[in-house]
Amino acid sequence: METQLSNGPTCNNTAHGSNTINSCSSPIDSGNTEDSKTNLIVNYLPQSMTQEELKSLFGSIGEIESCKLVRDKITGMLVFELVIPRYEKYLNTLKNLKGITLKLKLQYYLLVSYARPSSASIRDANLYVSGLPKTMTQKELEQLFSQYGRIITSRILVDQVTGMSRGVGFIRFDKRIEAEEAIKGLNGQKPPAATEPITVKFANNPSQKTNQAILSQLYHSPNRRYPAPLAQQAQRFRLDNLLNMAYGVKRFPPMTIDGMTSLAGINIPGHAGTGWCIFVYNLAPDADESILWQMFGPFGAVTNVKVIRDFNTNKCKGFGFVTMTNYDEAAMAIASLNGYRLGDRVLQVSFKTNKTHKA
DNA sequence: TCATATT
Repeated sequence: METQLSNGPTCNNTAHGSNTINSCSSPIDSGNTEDSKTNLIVNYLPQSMTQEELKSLFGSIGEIESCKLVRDKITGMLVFELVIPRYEKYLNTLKNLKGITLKLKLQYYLLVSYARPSSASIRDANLYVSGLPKTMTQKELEQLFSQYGRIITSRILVDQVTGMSRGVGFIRFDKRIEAEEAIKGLNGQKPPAATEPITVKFANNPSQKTNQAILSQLYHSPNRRYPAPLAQQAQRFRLDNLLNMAYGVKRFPPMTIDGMTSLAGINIPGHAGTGWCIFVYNLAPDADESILWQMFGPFGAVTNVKVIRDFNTNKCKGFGFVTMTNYDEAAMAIASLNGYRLGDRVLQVSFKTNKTHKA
C-alpha cells in the first residue's frame, strides 16, 4: 500500500545516505484504483524546466492527457508537476519512466510516483521530529512511525560536513489523521533503546514563510522570470549535493563557476548565468525538444532545451539551444556531438555566441 | 528547531 517509488539505485540507509529524500517503502503498489495509476506526480524537477519540456520528455512514453506544472504562489518555486500518460499500464509505465530518468541524467534523480487523489485528508500530514538518537537510521525512523499509518516520505537531516545525523528529521504520512495519531503516540516518548524522548510535531508549512524571508529572496533576484531564482539556485545546489552524496553521483562544488560568474556579472561565451548555453545547428524541421534531451542528457546535467520554431509554420528553423549546468559536461557534449549525424543531417554544436549564426 | 510530495 505504498505510493512511493524508488528514485535511486539503492535503498540507502547507510550513514552517508541517511539524507536521501526517499523513504524505503515498497516502490510499486499504490494501493489506489487502477484509474489512479495513470496519474503521476513528479518531484525534484529542475527549477528551469518548463511545462513543454516536461511534456516532451514524458510524451515519448505515451499520450499525455494533461500536464500541469505547479509553482509556489508566493515564491514562484516549482513545487511539482503532474503528468498523465493515458494508455500506459502500470509496470510498463514504471519501466519506461526509469528509462526517462536515465536519459535526463540530472545531477539528481527525478522522483516519479503515482499521485494520490487530491483531497484535504492528505494535506498537512508532514511531521518534524527532533531529539532522535544520532544512531537512528531512516529505516528505523520509519519503523517507529509506520505503526500509525502509511509513510509517504521520510528523512533524517545530516551534518553537511560530517554526514552524521543531526537528530532531526521529517515524516510525511499519507493522511493528516495518521500524523495526528503519531504525535499523540510518539511525542515525548523514548524510542526503543533511546535515552532521551523525542519531540514530534507538525512541520512548518513552506507556504508560511515570513515576509522577511520572501523579501530577502526577491531582493537577491537577478532574474525577472520568477522571483528569487538566485536563492533557488543556491538551494538547488545544496539539494544536489545532498542527493549526490546519497546516490554516490559525482559531486560538484557548492558554488560553481556558474554561480560565481552570474554573481559577478562576468560574461563568458556560452554562459548565460544559469548554465552553459549550447547552440545546436542543422536540426530537421520536425525536430523537437525530446531529441535534444536525448542527445545531451547522457553527458550530464541538462536543465533546459529549446527548439527554435517558425512562428507561422511551427517548424524548427534549423537550430536550438541546450543549457547544461556543468562546464566540463557541456564541453564533452560539444566535443562529442559536433559533427554528429542526426538522420541525414550533420549537426554543428558549439557554445552559444552572441553573433548571429547563418546557414 | 525545519526540508519539500497535492490541484
